[in-house]
Amino acid sequence: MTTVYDVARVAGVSTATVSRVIRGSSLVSQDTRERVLAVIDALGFVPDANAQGLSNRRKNVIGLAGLERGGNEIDVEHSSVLFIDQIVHAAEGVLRGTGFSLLLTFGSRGEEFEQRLWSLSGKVDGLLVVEEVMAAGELRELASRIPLVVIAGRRTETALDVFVADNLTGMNALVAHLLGQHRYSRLCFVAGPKDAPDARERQIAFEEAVLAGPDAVIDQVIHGDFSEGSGSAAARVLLSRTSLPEAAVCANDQMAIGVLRELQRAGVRVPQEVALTGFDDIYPSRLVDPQLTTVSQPVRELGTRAAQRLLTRIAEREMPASVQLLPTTAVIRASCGCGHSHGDH
Amino acid sequence: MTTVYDVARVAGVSTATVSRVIRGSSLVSQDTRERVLAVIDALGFVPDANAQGLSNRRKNVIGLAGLERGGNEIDVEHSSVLFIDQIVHAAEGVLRGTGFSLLLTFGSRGEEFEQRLWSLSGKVDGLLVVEEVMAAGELRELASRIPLVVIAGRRTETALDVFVADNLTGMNALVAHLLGQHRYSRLCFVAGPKDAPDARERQIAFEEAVLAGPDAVIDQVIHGDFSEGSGSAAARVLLSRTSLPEAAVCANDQMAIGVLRELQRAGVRVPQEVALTGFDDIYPSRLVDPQLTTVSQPVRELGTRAAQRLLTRIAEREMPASVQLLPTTAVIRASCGCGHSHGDH
DNA sequence: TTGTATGCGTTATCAC
DNA sequence: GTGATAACGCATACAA
Repeated sequence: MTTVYDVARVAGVSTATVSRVIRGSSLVSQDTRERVLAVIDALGFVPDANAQGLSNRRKNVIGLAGLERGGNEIDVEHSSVLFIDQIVHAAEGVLRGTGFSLLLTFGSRGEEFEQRLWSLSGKVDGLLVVEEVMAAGELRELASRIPLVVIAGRRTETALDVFVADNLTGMNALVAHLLGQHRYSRLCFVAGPKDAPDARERQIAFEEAVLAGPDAVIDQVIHGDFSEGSGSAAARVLLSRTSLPEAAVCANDQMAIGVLRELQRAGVRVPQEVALTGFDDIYPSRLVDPQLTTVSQPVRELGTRAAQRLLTRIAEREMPASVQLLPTTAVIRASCGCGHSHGDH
Repeated sequence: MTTVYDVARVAGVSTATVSRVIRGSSLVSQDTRERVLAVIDALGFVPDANAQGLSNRRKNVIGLAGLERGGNEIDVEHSSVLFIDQIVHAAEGVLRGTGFSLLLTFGSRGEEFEQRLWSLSGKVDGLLVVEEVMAAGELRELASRIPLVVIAGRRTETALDVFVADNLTGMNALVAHLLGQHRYSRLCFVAGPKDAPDARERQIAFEEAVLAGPDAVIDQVIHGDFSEGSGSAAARVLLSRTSLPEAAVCANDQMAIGVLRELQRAGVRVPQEVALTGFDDIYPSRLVDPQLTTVSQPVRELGTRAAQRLLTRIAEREMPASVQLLPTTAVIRASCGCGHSHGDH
């Protein structure tokens, strides 16, 4: 591997000059610059980032750690991939042009993953953490060592920078629509995993919104794990009852799609017999028939804002931490009973 | 930031011993090990990866570079995201546990991106390149500097390791099905961007398969850019003709979905009036109504195999390069005219 | 404008 | 078993 020493020797200058040329310093005469540049090109020299980083005390890398739910490939493809992938693209977009690169790690909660994140902190200047990858205490400890910003974490966090979608606004609007517009009064809720903060918040928001309504009642709460399969399972629970609820509100789109498919398999028409809603507004929610009424989360915005925040925190470590709530919005389509999709021949 | 020196001083040993403990060397007595470990824990010491890498001449990072098509957010979300994201997850899965991390960069072909990749080569031990991010010649030059494996690149490449899906097998099976099973004879093709090798191969495979059929003819070829929007545009071209083709074969699922939605918007029934097929078997292809008949590409397999290959090439630089074709397979669902989807009440 | 010398935090090669 | 000490490749303070 060729180094600055090689370049310096061949170009007949010192390593300091080579370094200056690399960094684009203006304290180099025009023709030595050109000479050095020519040698760099001829030798195919690329500066070693480790050595640069060691000298600069800066790695120009930020890490992104996220959850990878489910063990097998199918699950991975269908569950939380979309959310984290959008975050990845958003973060990469912010970093691009700043000279920083994005280092990825996925895993599932546990000792091993925690270890991995901890040692990852030696490879990066800052960490973007997506969802609750570890206990709040551990996370704060990690954050005391390295700049860290959390995406979709606990909104109750006080010591860390957190960017969260505000489940409340969208869920309120959605329930208001179901109760006000459609006059549904017996609603059921398909909840997410109990250890996911979003799942909890959506459930609470749902329950409060329904209770605040005139005379609506919560028919049943079924717990899933955010996967399409668990949505299907929830639907089977519904189908085994003597009567269906008027509407099934799901804590995310994947489960809603699972519910939809299972109901349709059983010959139950949506939304005629059961209205259905999701949460997240993932791409497929527009493709199912009927199109899914859901709540849109500002996912890319979360990623973008979090990445920007991390960069400024790296530059200015002592900034006070804060929690940023970005509003979600109801997206009314057909599955709640509004209009008709093209599929209703 | 605490260093080995700090740990050594506090623990009353030399930095060499600290290093041995970190690396888990067996040449350390039990109780010094424990003492050092305790200090490491107390001080929250994490070894600096740059310094390690500099000393080891190894970065334990591999880079992944891919194309980010389209400028705006919508496009990014809907076009090629799925493919590259699956590759990312697959590669990360292979790397996990090997001690390597994944460094991501996206961009679109051009001088700037090429520059970025070149300097990226100073940060990693090897490079995973997804699709044709730059001219073949440039890529080979880069590969001469650093271990490099291409995913979904030119199958005609001879100097580089390439992993490609074999578009031929799946397209042949698909066309054979359309001609043999359904007896369609007037087919149209919605092609992808001309600069994408996959797009070219699929088109050629299609044309050859049709010409090889008994008396089928290619009605029209319309060029899109792999986006859903370009599929809609293609459908409008079709709708403006005096008569529709019997079947529209699309070079990918996104475009097929665009075609489908536009046809249905115009009141044309699929597959009754026009049969439709896609390519890739992305998740949404199962959600549209009718479900899309398509060709499945072994995406994760590509990512996994490529990552493994890169690791072995890093260990053994002089291995001869080779092109690996992984077969694609036809996935027969409803949009070609087979059976009926649940939506056909 | 250019060169010299030193530090950056680890690992590894020696001695002890 | 353990400890000095020399790399590793680059950047920069200081000299010239």
